[in-house]
Amino acid sequence: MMSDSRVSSVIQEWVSSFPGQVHSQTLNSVASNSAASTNQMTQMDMISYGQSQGMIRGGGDDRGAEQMMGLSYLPYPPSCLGSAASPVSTNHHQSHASTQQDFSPFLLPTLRAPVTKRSISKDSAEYRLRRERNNIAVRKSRDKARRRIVMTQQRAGQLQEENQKLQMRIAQLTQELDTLKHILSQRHLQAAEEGAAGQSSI
Amino acid sequence: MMSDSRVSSVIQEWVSSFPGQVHSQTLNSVASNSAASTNQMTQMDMISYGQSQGMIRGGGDDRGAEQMMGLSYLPYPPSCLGSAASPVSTNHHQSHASTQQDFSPFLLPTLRAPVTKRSISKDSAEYRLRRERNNIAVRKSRDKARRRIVMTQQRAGQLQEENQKLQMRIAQLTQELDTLKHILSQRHLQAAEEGAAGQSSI
DNA sequence: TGCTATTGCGCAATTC
DNA sequence: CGAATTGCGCAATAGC
Repeated sequence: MMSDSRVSSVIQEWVSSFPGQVHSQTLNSVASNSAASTNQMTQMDMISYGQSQGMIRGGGDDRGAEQMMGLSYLPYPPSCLGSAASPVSTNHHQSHASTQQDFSPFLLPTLRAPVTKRSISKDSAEYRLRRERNNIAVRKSRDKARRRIVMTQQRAGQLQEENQKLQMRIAQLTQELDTLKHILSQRHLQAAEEGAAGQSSI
Repeated sequence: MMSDSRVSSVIQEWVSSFPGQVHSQTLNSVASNSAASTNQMTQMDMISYGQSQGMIRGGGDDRGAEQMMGLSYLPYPPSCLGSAASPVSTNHHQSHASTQQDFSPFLLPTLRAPVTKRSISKDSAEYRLRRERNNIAVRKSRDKARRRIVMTQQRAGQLQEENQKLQMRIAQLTQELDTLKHILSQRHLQAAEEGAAGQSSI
């Protein structure tokens, strides 16, 4: 009884901490990657690639390319699986590639067209404002995720604990039941004997 | 019985997927942040700040400073809490920072001393090799973490399911027990009556 | 339409 | 030394 209320409060929190959940994780990686292959190029064209300092950061820009390939999130894309096949998803890091670069035909359409589409200029105060806001949101979101994980673990732990108690209770009840059944069967025998005795005495 | 074996197999996996676990998450953020404040400076000195293309990426380098402050992982460090205090964690991106920046006294000691401690040259093939390896490790690790989370959720779900079954079993046993008790009490009464009848008839 | 929330990713620091 | 973890910022995008 006590433990019930204790557990339920935590579970309450736990339950409330899963809003949409399912759709993003799994579906995203697939859906958005197939969808991205159509849109991304335009996105790519209109962002960066012709920035003030040109090719700032090795991380961001090329990752766009990776992601576009739709294979980037495989656990061990390139060097881990030996050196066989899969020319895909290995073409990140133009920074390093500045020396030897493979302009895969997939990337070409995005690499040209340095259209002055007014990229959001990474020096722009507005850009920094957005970034900072997003960084805050990211921290918040991750914090939330961490708390969620902890709560799930707690929930699991408590459920396990509760489970053991329930199992013990079941064992107890079963035992009790056996005892009563035994007693009852004794009564039955007793009654039968008495009945028999009574009949024979008549 | 069936469900037991089914559950336990999953739980097996689940259990085995938590190696050290606790120490890293919570303790790290504290321990390493306090520890970092001593070491980080040297680290900072020996990395970047004067790279070939000067300040490539806004992300990596300055973040060192943030982290050093030991406050970066607070959910809402700067702008979120109004505009009061906490000059921390907003001072990344020297590029933009060139305009308005508060060089908090905490940061000064790290900002100076641009000693030429032989940074590992981001163009170095060895650097790229290291990075690529680490990136692979990171993907692997995160994949693992994701799987771990899923398993914890499954474990919790199955435990809950099992819990309900156990509770129902308990209800059933209790019911059964009550029935037997009732029967027994009836027998008792019956026996008592019979006994009384017997005595009175003598 | 614009902003926040999520998510995958790479980087660097640290741990193991 | 090298792999594993972890916090963080970036960019894409889902969601409202």
